[in-house]
Amino acid sequence: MRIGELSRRTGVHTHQLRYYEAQGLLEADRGANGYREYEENAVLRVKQIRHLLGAGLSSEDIEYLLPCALGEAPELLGCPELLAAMRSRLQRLDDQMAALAQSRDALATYIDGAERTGRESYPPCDEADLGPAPAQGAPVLSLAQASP
DNA sequence: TTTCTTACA
DNA sequence: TGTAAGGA
Repeated sequence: MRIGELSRRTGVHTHQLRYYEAQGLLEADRGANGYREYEENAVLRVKQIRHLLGAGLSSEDIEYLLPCALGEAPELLGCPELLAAMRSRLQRLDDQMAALAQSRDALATYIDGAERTGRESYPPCDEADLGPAPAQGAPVLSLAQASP
């Protein structure tokens, strides 16, 4: 099938499908016209990719573990080494969450204190000095970081 | 019409 | 990720 049909059957935009291919997650043959031709199993493959992305895994991680993926969910069986890598990343995620919670509390305390005094600084501080907010939607986990 | 690549926010 | 240009 071509990319349009795969898009319809998976609910994933063609742009994203090309992106998955560029990331090495999805294979496609090329017809004489240069159009991508997908195998029937690409439908399942795309659904697996969506699920794993939803779990916060990076493209790199997914490329690594897709061969272990079974079914749509997908189940990741028969990969003890993969399981170990994911456990270590889960641990790091917990650590990060703890650190974030600490930062959050400290910040909330500052805000609370500032609001309590009701006074303003002189000269007034520039909001722009705080810099841009961190990008949203960035992968939380990365296998690359897991193996030094 | 559909898909392609490339580029940009 | 989303959107767009310009061709085949």
